[in-house]
Amino acid sequence: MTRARARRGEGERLRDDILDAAEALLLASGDTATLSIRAIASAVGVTPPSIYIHFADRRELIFAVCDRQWRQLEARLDEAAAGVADPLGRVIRRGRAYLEFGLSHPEHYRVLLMSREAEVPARYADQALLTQRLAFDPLIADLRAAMDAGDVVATDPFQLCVVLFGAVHGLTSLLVTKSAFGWPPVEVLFDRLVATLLFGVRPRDGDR
Amino acid sequence: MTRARARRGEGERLRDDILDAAEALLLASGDTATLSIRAIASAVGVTPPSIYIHFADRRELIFAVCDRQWRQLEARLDEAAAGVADPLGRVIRRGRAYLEFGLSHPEHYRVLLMSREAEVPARYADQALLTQRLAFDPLIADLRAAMDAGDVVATDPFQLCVVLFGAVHGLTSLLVTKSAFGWPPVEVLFDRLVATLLFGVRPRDGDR
DNA sequence: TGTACATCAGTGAACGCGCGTTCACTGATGTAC
DNA sequence: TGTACATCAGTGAACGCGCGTTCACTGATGTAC
Repeated sequence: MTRARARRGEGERLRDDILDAAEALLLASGDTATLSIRAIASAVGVTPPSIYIHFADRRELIFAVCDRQWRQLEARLDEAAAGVADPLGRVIRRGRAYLEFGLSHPEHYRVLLMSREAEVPARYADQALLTQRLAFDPLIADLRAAMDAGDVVATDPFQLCVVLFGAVHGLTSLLVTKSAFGWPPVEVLFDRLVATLLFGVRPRDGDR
Repeated sequence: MTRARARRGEGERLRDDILDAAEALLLASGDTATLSIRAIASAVGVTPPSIYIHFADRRELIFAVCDRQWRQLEARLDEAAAGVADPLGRVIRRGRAYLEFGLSHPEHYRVLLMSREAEVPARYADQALLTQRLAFDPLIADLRAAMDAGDVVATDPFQLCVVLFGAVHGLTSLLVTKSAFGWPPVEVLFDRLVATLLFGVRPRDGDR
């Protein structure tokens, strides 16, 4: 595949084409390892050295691909929460959106949340950025609001946020990495997870 | 490093030496990618082709390394549960042991629970084996017992098992993959997770 | 007790591969005069 | 309106690398007679 050379001043177009091709390859193969400079260049219809015009090295390229996905995830989470008045309801909506994103983008999920830190370029490992990407802040704000309203037991909202996020993440990553295992249906699992987190496994007064 | 050639009939010794060396490399580097046939052979003090006397190929070797770890994890979980009479108490003990194993063997954890299925040789992807390794069966038995005793709300024990396991796994894998993030202390997180799973985030009668 | 021989535990050299990256270059395109 | 020239968007060829794996082999060791 060859590609018409960009007009003068339009060199940046190649950058986007590279990202598109890399993303397509990632989704098709389901493996970051297949994202070689050569494979991407060939998919774009360009020679390998041209990649270096736009990206410092391979890692930067891969994470640029992922950055797009992070943004998409953020958007999904916000969409899911939009229009829901109840803070706790928003938290649950976000949880479900998160799970759905993981299941429909397993490879991106893997790169974003399961890749070793050494492979992550410094600027993507930034604490503030990760907080933003994981969407902790709106979660914490909602939890705090729910606590104020008496809908949620008062505790440290950040700690609770991590615990809740972790629970959803755990379910998501189990389903993603061991997808061939005979899990119960996703909706059933999610509903049970929500029920467990809301009410606990210990019987409540009047349960019996 | 060279190694004395094994006596006749003692060829199997090399197999263990290879596994030991591979495990050491894995723990040192923290990266399965560094586990090359050549690196392992050189660590053992032997030439690359000798590896093939004992392992069909690289993948088999890597998973043989991990199989050892699975067994170790199983043993840890059983140890943790041993001597605890209360079924629900055993479940919690297992959860904690699981978290501790993940934190102290992050690379093994990664290979065992976060590696893509395509990389897993068929006989390690076996459903029954995974069930056994994840120690679902004793967990389910304990949950059932706790339900019978009225300590846990009656539901499908397998589904609950997956949800609880997923929650612990999620926390573990977050701490493992994003270890540089400023998480609250592990013990605090684990205790809060247990409290949340036991009692839920919604206030109980008398909470206020 | 001696010796021929099968077997065992490896070795040495080479195969072909795809990779990331660099370097000097080319040819089209827009711009200044 | 014409032309010299700088710039831009790439190219082509090569670098050195480490890898998994195969193949024909070697030399020590135990065993049968």
